[in-house]
Amino acid sequence: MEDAASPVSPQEQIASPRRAPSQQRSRERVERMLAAASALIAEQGSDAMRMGEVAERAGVSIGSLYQFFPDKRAIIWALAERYTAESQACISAALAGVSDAEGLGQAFSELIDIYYRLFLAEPVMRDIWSGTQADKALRQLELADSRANAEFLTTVLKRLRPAADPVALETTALLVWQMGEAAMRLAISVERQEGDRLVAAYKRMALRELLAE
Amino acid sequence: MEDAASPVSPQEQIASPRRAPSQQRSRERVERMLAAASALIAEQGSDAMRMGEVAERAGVSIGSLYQFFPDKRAIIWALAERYTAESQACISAALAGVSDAEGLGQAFSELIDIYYRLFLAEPVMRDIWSGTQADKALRQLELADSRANAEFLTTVLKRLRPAADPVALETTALLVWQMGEAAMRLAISVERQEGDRLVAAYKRMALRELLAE
DNA sequence: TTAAAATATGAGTATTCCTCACATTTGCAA
DNA sequence: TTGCAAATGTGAGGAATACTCATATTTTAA
Repeated sequence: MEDAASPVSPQEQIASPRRAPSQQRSRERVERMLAAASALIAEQGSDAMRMGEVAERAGVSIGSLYQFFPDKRAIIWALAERYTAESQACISAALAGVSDAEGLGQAFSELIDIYYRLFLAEPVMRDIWSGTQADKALRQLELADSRANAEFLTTVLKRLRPAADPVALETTALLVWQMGEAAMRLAISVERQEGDRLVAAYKRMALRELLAE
Repeated sequence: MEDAASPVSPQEQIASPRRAPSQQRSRERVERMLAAASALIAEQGSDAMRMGEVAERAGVSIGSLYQFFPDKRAIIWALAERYTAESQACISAALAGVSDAEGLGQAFSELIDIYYRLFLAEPVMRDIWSGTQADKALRQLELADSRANAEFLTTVLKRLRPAADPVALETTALLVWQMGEAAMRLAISVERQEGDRLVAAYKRMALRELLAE
């Protein structure tokens, strides 16, 4: 029986630390918790990650874990947030200096290569983004991340094609970015050789779309 | 239907009925279980679907549920399998008669429209494919489905562009299809208007790729 | 020095998936 | 029809695991 007048906000709340660590000691422990979670996800996947195991490996009690993370998703979310912050900085830097079509082609191609290697090499990121869809907060984070990344692209596109419809450029950028992530998810789930072909084909398609018209 | 005929991988965890219903009575009950599961997924999502609730709504005991489905994923898998079978038949029919570029453009465009409407209208399918990534068996089913659908496209492409590299055509078809699903997932998670723009942009991109060269 | 705030603990609670020993129904051969 | 094995039905209970909370310890700051 659900309470119609529950105090919970209408939206799905974003998981945030139940209590921000303010002392040096607790900050270090939170780092250990995140490191332990990351390692366990790399080994077994986030679904198989057990809270008790995270606590044990971090050398803290289960209660301490819940002191700083309201629930299991919050730990995963915290890791995801770090990755998005890192990658956004990387993408922003790669696209910042682009001033012509050739430059965009070059920068975009390198960016995809970097991302692909990251997907192949980083099991934690792979797992988190794979499971993304099942979790509303993560889905929102991913969408926000996609929008942010697409915006870097949009900025470049508007510079290169000032006559084009801005809304159309935004749509294109978001779509191209989202498709890139889909292409890479597909690529890492098949044989390496086929994956490479898929990423190459995606690059060609995306560049044709970004540079054409 | 769930016999060795399906492209079952040599791996573990393909969920198959623990016991195939052989009597009319049990077949009807299994239908009720699937209907109940479908309704609950539509209402709350597959994650929130409780096995006890499925049994209750189907008017059977929890034991009966497990008589025919080895675990929770198996029910979701069974529903997913039905949807893929349906949609594959639909796609196959839509692309079967295509014999020229214009026909492909027409058929593909209509296909995307149908799929988009389906994604918008069918919460069960949406939920299942959203959560797909977290479940290996489902992920494999989705990949197999994508490959099957892409094969219909490949067949057409090979007919239209006999001089092209067959492997490249296969790659293109798989990529285009996978991107389409990504585009639609994105489209249904944003405002309707933006979603429509995204689907339209995808169509344009995909057709450019399919017909060009 | 000391009291309040922050942090740490882990046994216990709640929830949910799933099992299993036993009851009932159905198909079918005698 | 009758008998019986196979198929099907049942739900209390086992097992796993996310999460809580009363209590203990450490740190901060006056």
